[in-house]
Amino acid sequence: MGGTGGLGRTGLSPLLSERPGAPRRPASSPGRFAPAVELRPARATRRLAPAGAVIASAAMKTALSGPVRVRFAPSPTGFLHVGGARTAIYNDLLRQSLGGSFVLRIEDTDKARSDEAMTHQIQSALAWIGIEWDEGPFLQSERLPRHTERALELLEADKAYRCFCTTETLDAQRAEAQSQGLTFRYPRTCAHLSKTEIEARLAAGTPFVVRLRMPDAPIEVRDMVRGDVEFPPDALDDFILLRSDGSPTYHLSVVVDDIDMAITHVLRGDDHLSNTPKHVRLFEALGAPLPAFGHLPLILGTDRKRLSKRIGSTSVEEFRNEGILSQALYNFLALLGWAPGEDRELLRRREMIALFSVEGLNASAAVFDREKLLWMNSQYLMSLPFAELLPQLLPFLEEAGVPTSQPERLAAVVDLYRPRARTLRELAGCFGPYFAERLDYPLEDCRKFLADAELDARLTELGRRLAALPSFETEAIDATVRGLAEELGVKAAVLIHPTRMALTAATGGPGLFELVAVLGQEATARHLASFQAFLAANRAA
RNA sequence: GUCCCCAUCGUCUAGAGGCCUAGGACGUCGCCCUUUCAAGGCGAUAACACGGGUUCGAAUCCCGUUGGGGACGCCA
Repeated sequence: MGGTGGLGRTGLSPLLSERPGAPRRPASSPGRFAPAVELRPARATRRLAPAGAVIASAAMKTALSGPVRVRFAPSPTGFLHVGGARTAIYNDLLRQSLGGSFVLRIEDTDKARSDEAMTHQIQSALAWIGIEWDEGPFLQSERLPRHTERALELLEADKAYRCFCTTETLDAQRAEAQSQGLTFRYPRTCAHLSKTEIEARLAAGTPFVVRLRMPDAPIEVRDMVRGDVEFPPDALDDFILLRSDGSPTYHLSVVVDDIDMAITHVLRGDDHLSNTPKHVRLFEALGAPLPAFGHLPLILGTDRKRLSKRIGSTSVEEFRNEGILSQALYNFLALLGWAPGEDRELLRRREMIALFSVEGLNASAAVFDREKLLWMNSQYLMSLPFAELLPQLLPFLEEAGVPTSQPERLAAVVDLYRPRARTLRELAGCFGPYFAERLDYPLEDCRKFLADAELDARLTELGRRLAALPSFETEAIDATVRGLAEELGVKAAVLIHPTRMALTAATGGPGLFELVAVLGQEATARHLASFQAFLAANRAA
């Protein structure tokens, strides 16, 4: 089974059967990327060079001497994860602070796990959080012929070789190695087959993969966040470049794309650190200069395990839905593993760009603290200008059925509740009294008012005086309420609390006078009346 | 198991040999402000994982131990 049989040969045989030295077919479309999906960030400045030409030449000569080129390369296998978002943010910060371009590449070569909808989803999440990419999105799946082409070059140059070993053989060897407590390493069975042996097997139609020849020397990786890391040779085996069906593997695709796209800085997740020596060797074999690598520690859940859905939200999408502001999420994620210095915590993207440096990146994993994110969100909720807040608040208002046609009124209510809400969803939930015809009063919280025999008369008198006010301003309302309390010989609070309940159906909330001013004369009278009706109805019962 | 990475308050972090009696922030607790709830102000709580070195001097450098994480595929 596995690895054997005829189907394996379809993809490769025409190309690979050629003799070394035989003239190669011209490149199908090297270094040429067609943006695959049209969705772009709102500000779609198109700085994209007319594809192939610029990028290809940059790759050959000046990959590392020119401007910074970073990339973010997610697999479209799910929603954008906060870990991925944080990687994207650091790439964003790096390229903005140094000047350069951000390339978005979708690594969708695993068709089984990839979902086209997710490609859109990832883009919309990135755009929402405020990351603009300059080039792409490029679909890696569309560049497969190019990857294959580069692998064939390596084969011809004898930097790679054909391996005819079956998966059964390899599985057995792997099991054997592990039982002995060793890292499995391909034993290079096929590394030195003679020309005649190879031709005999090709003639017999034996399926094969293409493997890269790895050096027997250790490989040192210079990492921007870890420093120098050395990998001993026995940890590095001759890994596969082309599968037996001729398709390129991940490592090949990544490196070829990074070369063709002239990527200068590879900032990616920690889980790729152990892949990096392979990539380093591939860059060398392909004659390309090395980009600067940096491996970011991953984000942990409160259980100190890799962040998982069991603990709570993990995708950008979920936080957006909960009412987290994009500015707050960006800020929070950026600070998870990086400190701008001077004990600064609340800072906007512009400020972070000015302060960013890779040296400040932390090497240790960070636990995602939901409480702190909520705190940070509330800070943004309090300080963001209304105009900046509104676009993100709107969907929540609509969901809550709040009419949005009077922006000044919305702004007034927002100001009332800014310091009292932690999320946009909570904030939107505070709009009811200001737009609803009538309110639902919580019976439990109203018991104390039901017991107050004098309340009804007092509210009636208060309502009369408020309705008579020529100017419905905070000070006038203040004077009215306090004045009445004094006349009645009671503390202002005796009037204030039931009135707040009457007008907002809540025991807590903004200062009564401010609240009444925003509510307006008409709604104040209406709510007061319906509260009195509510009291009467429940007293009777 | 093998290889690699990591290690300061519960959490995010500052700290590049003397400035550390270890700083800031979230959280928690208290007080103040106050018509309530928040917000805000003030204060408290709480950490250099352990053991060896190096040094006049170590949170900072080296080694080991322990703990945590990652990688070990014809997945990406």
